[in-house]
Amino acid sequence: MTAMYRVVKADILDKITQGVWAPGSQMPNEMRLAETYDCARATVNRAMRELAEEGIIERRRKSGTRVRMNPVRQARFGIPLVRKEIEDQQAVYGYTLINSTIEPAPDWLRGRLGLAVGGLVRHVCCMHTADDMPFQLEDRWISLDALPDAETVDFSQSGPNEWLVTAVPFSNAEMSLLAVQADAKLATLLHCAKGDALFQTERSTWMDGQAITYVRLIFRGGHKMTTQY
Amino acid sequence: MTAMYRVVKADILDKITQGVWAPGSQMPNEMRLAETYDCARATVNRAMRELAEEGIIERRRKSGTRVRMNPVRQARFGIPLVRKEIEDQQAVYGYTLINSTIEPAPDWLRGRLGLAVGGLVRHVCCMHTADDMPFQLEDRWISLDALPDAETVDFSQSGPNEWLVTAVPFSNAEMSLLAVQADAKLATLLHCAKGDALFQTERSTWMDGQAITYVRLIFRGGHKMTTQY
DNA sequence: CAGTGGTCTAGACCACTGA
DNA sequence: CAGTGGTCTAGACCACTGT
Repeated sequence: MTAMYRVVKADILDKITQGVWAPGSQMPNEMRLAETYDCARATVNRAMRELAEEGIIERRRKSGTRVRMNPVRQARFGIPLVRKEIEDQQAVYGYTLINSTIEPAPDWLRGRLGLAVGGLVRHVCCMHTADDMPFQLEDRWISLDALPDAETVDFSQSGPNEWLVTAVPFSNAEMSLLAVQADAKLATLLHCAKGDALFQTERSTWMDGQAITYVRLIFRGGHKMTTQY
Repeated sequence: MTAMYRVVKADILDKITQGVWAPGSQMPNEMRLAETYDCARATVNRAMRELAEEGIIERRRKSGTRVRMNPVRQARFGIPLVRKEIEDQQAVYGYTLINSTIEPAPDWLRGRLGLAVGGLVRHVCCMHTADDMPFQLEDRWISLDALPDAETVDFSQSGPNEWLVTAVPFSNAEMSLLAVQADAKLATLLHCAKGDALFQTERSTWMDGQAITYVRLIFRGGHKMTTQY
């Protein structure tokens, strides 16, 4: 009932953690392991492929498979829609539009996204609340070159986030996480003290190499982003 | 030369982004797609399986495969060793031990890690520098119940990080990212102003359900953690 | 019950790469 | 050149689950 490739994978991982196959050492090849576990090579292959993807082992043709010296540690973070994140906390989601303008892309934004000179962007600033308390401030710029429709969308009732996921369901992005200090304006908007440390994410998004949007999400004080791996 | 399953995967993704298969809609089953692409079902299966892992589609037996309504966005962050992170920036890595003690685990730590009452921990505080400038402050607690060897290891020349990766090569962890305000002590250690917003990570690590270590990493001002996805 | 994905197999050919 | 992993196939059985 437990899939064979899982058994093989678990046993290999076990041999590694128990030190039977030390970091840097060579492991048996697929054919030999298939004999050991009395299964097809494809089954061993799947187990090993997954371990390689997870950064535990390193595979090369001809030279074979080795246990990684410094296992590549990586963590996956889910990127939820704010609405969902808030509702998952059993809180009531709320939305307020603060500001919306059409303007030429400022230089710093053109640099980040690689926009053409004179390109127009829709700049939207809005607040997402949880139980009527500020939760996340969204400061977003959308390229009208890439998404002309964005010029006329109504963001007074729901955020650009929700519109974008339907308009541009799939894209590539670069995300940064950092800490910022609350200035007077942020302190007022997020109901915190001036100077408080706030968690911020920045994200630039492209589709087919064309810049779509840049967004800053600033969370209320004390926010943590958590994951397990 | 390009693997067939990659071609299939790319084409399916294309059909989704182009709207041929809209979010929420049903996709053809594996057999049908195998005929379409004139390949084996296993090949289609691999393409679809990867798309499912990436959160693009959703698969269920009997009811088939659908495009996800709200594609699960997720980002992977690599977790490098500090030394490597600094050297990758062409800077010279340096290490200084600030403090090291053996003490009973404080209550908050016992709570986080689920340690037994009276359990001893090794508490190490140290600084990682880049070109002799503070880069990352490491505040770490290691459970001596889990790792008795940690009591006598010499951390004056290299950090607990480097020792742990060899002593406990594989483990599970929970990581949080947040922003903290520099107090007087942090300001001195990290050469920043009191009140500055600093980026901090917290990580609890277990192996076979047994708590190993808890660590806080506080970065110098302006640090960003970046990834692409 | 029946349709769909999940897994496995035995065998094959190929691409890459170290010796 | 030869060994190893990468991929593919045709077919099979099975587990799950909607109807």
